Amino acid sequence: MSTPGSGAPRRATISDVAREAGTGKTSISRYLNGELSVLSPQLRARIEAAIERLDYQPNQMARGLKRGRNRLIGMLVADLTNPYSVEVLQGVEAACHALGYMPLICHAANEVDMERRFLQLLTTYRVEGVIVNALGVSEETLRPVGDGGIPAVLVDRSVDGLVTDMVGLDNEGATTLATRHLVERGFEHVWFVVQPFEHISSRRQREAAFHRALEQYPQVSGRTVVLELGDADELAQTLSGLDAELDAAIAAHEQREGAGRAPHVALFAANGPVALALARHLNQRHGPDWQKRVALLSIDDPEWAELAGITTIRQPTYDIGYRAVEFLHQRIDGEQASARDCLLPGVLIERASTMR
Amino acid sequence: MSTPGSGAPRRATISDVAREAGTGKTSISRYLNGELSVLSPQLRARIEAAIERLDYQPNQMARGLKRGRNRLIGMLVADLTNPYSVEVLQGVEAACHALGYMPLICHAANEVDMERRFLQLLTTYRVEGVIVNALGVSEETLRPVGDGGIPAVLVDRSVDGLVTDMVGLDNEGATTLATRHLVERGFEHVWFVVQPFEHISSRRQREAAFHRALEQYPQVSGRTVVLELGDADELAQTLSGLDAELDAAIAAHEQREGAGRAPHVALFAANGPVALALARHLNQRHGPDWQKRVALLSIDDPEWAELAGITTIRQPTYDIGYRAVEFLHQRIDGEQASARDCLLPGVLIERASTMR
DNA sequence: TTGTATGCGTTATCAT
DNA sequence: ATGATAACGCATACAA
Repeated sequence: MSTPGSGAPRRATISDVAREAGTGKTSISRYLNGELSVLSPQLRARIEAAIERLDYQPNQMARGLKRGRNRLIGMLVADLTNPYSVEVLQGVEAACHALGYMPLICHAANEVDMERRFLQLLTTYRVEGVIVNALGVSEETLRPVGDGGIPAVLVDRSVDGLVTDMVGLDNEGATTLATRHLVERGFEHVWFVVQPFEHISSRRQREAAFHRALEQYPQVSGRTVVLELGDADELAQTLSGLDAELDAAIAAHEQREGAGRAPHVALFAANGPVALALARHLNQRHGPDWQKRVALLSIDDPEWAELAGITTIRQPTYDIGYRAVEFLHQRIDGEQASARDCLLPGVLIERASTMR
Repeated sequence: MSTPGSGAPRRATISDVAREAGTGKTSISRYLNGELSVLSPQLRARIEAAIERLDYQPNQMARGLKRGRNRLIGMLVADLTNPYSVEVLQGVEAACHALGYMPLICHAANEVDMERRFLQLLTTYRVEGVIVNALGVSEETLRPVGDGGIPAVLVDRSVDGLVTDMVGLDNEGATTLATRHLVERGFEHVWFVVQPFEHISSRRQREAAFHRALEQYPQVSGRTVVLELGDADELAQTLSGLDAELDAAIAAHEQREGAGRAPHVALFAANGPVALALARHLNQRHGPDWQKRVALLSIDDPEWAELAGITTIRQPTYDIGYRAVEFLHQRIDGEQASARDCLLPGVLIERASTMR
């Protein structure tokens, strides 16, 4: 019976290879770094053989220490539970692959201490840059990063007081697109549902854009509902209240107009997690036919959205991640331009929820 | 206007701190490693001040190089798109935090080359161990790992020819539990739907356990349906075929028994992604009332399951991740026991789908 | 074309 | 109690 243990019998080093090949470490190093033109064919062959025999693999840590850069970049994700984050990650990974970086993925799991801890950790590992999907509670946490610290690119949201590149959704455009869609489909009431703003810029922007967009349509009434997803009790309570108001609105409407065939109020979820919370609640309360009472539209297009048939604004998540790495790469390369914002457009996916 | 650049003005090193504090590097090192008892109070104070002034943070790479261990472990995830993986990850992260490791998360995105590449990368970064949720195409890919290589723990599935610890769901128990549930609820036909087995042990085990469990209930007929999720065309085709057979089964049943109030055939999805594919298809084909035609049960309990009202077997994902790190930690510490399997039980969550 | 020597930032060994 | 000094594994300036 075999016993897997820490049986790692010390990996071969460059010196070992040099000895095995009967040469100096320099030649090995040259071989590793592709300076082939400067090596005689026979030496090169001996080196190759030695590497093969010893199963040698250069130690990246040592390399990084020596050359002063380790090709590591940190990717700090606020919440991997959110499909949005995973999609962005895919773009990040692809770009890292293309540009020769290795991404260190850190997951803050919505905990501020985790965010701080990982940021700290990443700097002690001397990553060359970080991509941060920040909790954004305060710029204090992010001090080691950005201006004067290690290069950073923010994703999805900016942080007050932090001067860095940032790439994310064009919130203004996306929100306007969605709002106009709802108005055109004839909804008379639109309720914008969003998590507590805290310092998360994208939430603020979307909410502001929503009301700005509605100003053009005085016949439609809009309001904001804040939903705290973290606290189950508070969530349930808020949702109950919301439901009651919905009842009232529907009753009033039917009294005036008679029972309509389609809902006249729409819920506009600021992001996927909010939409899921709403859908779960409505489904539980009113059964699978809840969409006959109220329509649901969401920014973010998680996989279940198609199943549920809700209309969404899909974000260019992959591109967001990819661009973020490109920006970071430029900074690492010494680019000195002032902080840039890269806003990418969302696309509307219309589903049964808002079809009349 | 501020310009975030690679303005990182070279971080302070231990020598800088020594000079600033007017002492030798050794004392700084001692301070950093908590050998406080051996430092005079005044020297200690000077060191603290110097560190503060220079904002010094020890370079983990250099430390790792010197001591021969860097507290890094790799976590190779097959598919982050699968909520199962993210949940396992949470457990891994928690355990790493508790045990003082930093997890390097790598995402193979279901690509075998990625898996190989990341494994290679992890070894060159000299991680002390790896947790692998393998694609498992062949043990060849995983050669650098496990027996003789760096310590490894497999998650969810084992790989033929690879001798390592492994932790995952008790597939036998979970599948039996689910099967018995369906039988007790009176279903007469149960179709087990699973992705192509390839080398993924958990899929095989679940399928085998399903048929084994059904042997005890001769009145119920069971069969296996293989669903290739990767190829959209093939998927659509298979699903159409499945749907036609479903029609036939329902028609035959109604002819014998008259139109029933509840479905008499149940689909048993081997995991969450399969369940989602099935639900999407059925929903698209038959509308939100599809559950009146056929019941759906799934191993894995993704968030949308409650929304859709399908019965599931929830895996102890967090524990799986946590235990994996504990195992790895023991191996890293030199534990030599022979390869262990840790099988954790799943729990049945009954929802509308299978209630009569 | 090839090898020697030095140093990256840290810890460990040995003095003092 | 404190401090020189030699490694760790590698890359590079320089010498041969």
